[in-house]
Amino acid sequence: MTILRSPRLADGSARGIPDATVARLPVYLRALNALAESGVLSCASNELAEQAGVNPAKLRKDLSYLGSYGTRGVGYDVEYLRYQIAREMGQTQDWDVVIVGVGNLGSALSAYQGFSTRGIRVAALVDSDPQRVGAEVSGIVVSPLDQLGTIVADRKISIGVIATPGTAAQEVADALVAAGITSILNFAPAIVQVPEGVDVRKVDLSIELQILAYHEQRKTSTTSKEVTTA
Amino acid sequence: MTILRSPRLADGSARGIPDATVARLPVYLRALNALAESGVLSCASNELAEQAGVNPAKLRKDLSYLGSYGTRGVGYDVEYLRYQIAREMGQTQDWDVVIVGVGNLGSALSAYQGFSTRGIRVAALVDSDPQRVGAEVSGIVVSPLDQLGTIVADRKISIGVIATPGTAAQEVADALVAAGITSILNFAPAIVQVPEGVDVRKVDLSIELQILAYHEQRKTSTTSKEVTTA
DNA sequence: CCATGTGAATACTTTCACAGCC
DNA sequence: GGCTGTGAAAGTATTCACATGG
Repeated sequence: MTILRSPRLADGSARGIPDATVARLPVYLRALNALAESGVLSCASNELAEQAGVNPAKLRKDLSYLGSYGTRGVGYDVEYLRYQIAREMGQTQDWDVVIVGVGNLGSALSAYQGFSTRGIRVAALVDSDPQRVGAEVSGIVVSPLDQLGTIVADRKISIGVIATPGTAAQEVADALVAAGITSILNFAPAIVQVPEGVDVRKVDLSIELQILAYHEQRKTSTTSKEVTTA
Repeated sequence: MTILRSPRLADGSARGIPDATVARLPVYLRALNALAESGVLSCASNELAEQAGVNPAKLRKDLSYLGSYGTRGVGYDVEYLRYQIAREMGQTQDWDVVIVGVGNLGSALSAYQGFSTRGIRVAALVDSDPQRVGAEVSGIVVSPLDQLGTIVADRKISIGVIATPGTAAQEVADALVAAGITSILNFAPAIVQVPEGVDVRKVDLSIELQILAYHEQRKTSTTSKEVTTA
């Protein structure tokens, strides 16, 4: 019987890290970078967990999926752990992304300062609007949508960002997939269908606020219903 | 013993919806709105689930936390279900938000078209930079940070958005809390500490891309390691 | 009949608590 | 002594599969 599951392989190597852990590793990385900049050489799980906003046990469990990079009774070497996580996350190389849609959000993303230090490089901007094509945004010339295939192939881009209105999202996703993109970050307020093997993550600005509004409503109205058991 | 837990109360009423469900209700709402606009009056869980990008069982389980709003053998009345979810999410009223930080991202957010139809209204813009104060962005005059308390109180704002650089995030969070804000959406690449009772959600653009890069790396390198059991 | 609503089963995540090692 | 690494326990979330009722 042949399986290709994830958590921990027969040879003992730490393959297949749980999704929840993968989502937190970049947070740890950021915290470690901050510590390194402050000149801190070593830290305990408590301190790092505090910086990252998680509880220490969770941090240690997360790190344990990568290997044993700490020292018992001491803690973690900041620089060493930083490197190990960066390597696991594929951050030893830079990742080029193409942003489709150069409206307010697309422009803001292309100007975003936070990417470069996280191994992300905005390599190309694309828009379907002829009015925007040829314009320079954050030092990058906007290309027409029909050149997506060429751009992706030439620059070996594997990650695409959808920053269009919701109505265009599926069409853009199809174009990205056709161009050979296998990972998509979707900011458009729409669910896109993609073939097997293509990853999609969704960031929905309205939804985040709606979730907060829900909790806000519960705070103010019911002011936490109390129940007395037995 | 007094508890104030969430999932299902002693009286049987459906209070305390699981977090994962709350996060999906806005997606269902959007799908229902789209169906309603297309003139669809009724739909089965299969169709709605497809629109929302989830599996039908999950959809039905999610809806079951709100009550029994479907009809066996038939499906759901689009308009009725839409209203029930909207009510549960607190979307019968509009929620005013204040955005702190009117850089690229803050400007993009204030111009975002998707909010108004989701019960979200950008009611105020605030920035600490005197250069930006007084400027008009998306029809709203930018106020100085020290007026936050007045603005929040006057307009009864309960949700704040942090769209500043990471270095300012904690300071802004403190100011929001001091002003009486109890729900924060944090776009800054930093973890902010807030007192008990204040909700924080975090959207981190770099992290989303880093997660995609991780999966991308795994696709191209190992191309799914196989293990043969027994 | 047919699709909902839901217990029960499974899978995943978090937390606890302590053995193991420096 | 102190902090990591980790089994085991507890808590959530997802999926299955079918009884239920329009």
